[in-house]
Amino acid sequence: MQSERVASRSADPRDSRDSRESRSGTPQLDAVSLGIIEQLQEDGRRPYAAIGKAVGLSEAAVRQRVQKLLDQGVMQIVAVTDPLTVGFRRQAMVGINADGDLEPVADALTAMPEVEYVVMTAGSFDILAEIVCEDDDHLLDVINKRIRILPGVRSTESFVYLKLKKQTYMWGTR
Amino acid sequence: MQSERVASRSADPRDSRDSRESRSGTPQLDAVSLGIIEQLQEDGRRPYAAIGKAVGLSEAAVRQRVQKLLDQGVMQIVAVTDPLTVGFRRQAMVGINADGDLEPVADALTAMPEVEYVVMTAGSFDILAEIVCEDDDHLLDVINKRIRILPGVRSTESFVYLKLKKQTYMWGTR
DNA sequence: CCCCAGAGCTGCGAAATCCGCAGACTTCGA
DNA sequence: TCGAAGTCTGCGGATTTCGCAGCTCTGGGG
Repeated sequence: MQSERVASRSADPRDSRDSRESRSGTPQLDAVSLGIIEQLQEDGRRPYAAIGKAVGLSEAAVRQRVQKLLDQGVMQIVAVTDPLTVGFRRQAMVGINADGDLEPVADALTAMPEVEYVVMTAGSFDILAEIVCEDDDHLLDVINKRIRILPGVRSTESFVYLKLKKQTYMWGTR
Repeated sequence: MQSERVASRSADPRDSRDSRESRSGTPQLDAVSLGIIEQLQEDGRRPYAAIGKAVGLSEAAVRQRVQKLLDQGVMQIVAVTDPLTVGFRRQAMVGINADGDLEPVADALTAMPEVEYVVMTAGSFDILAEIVCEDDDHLLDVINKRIRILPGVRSTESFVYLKLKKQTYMWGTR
């Protein structure tokens, strides 16, 4: 990868090659793949031909790229909902502090179905985890009986959701 | 094949009517619609016929239900990615405390493109906001020049993301 | 009690989309 | 220089989507 030069001009597919790997192992995306992702962020069911027209590629090429992005795990095409409308009445963000290696704690959280989101952070919490539950009892149970007893966990602080104001999936679309 | 009568026991569409409204104005979902959502949470591009086979409905009926769910805003079908792989290198959760009515603050946050997620909470923060930025400068700018100057905002605390461990969209699928 | 309007489902052709594949081009390294 | 790998395009055939007409059930008026 001697010539870095991501997008020398704009949308010529030949200019912007895909599939180089950064040192973290995550694939480097070119402008065209980014464009495809943007299209699918607006509408996950948009036909390949329409996407192709938007990014300047044939239908088949778009299809191949999308399949590759899905296989690589770069993106996923899914239905998302407001949990409240599908019967989950209690949500909370939980800040966690722990001793020693955080990875096992994070992994344990990741394994819990009620945990929707796990991120390791810098700041006064080591880990933030978002929890989706059916009711208060369920939430209490998860926090007290499943999270606080994890080895290494020193303390937790909960932020119960009162109102979800915004939830977007428009990364790269601005 | 007129005597299809797929599953007379549990999944008969007539048993579980849709479109009742709870007092909050959010539509009440029945078991069949929930099933459709689950199918689309596994694969947002799954064909209507396959979904129909899974939930016991014709292709056309699934199509109508999906369209209605989208129109009502109950769900959206979109591509989701890890922001890090699409060029946003800095993310943070910001806890905010404010005086007086929180709605205007939340609305102002909602209007910012860098803000991905806004939720009003109970606990030691009034509002949690997730921010997606391209780099540290950008992040600093958003927090200091755009958030902290909002009228009413008393203090903020930032949690810079080090590693995203989990991110699912499987509500209702467990 | 009858009738009508509304909601939802089914079935069915026509149109559009998806899919697999072969051929061509480019890059990269032996 | 040649071959392997990676992509793109174009093209039929298989699938899927789409729009519509018809049917059933429900819930009011009159």
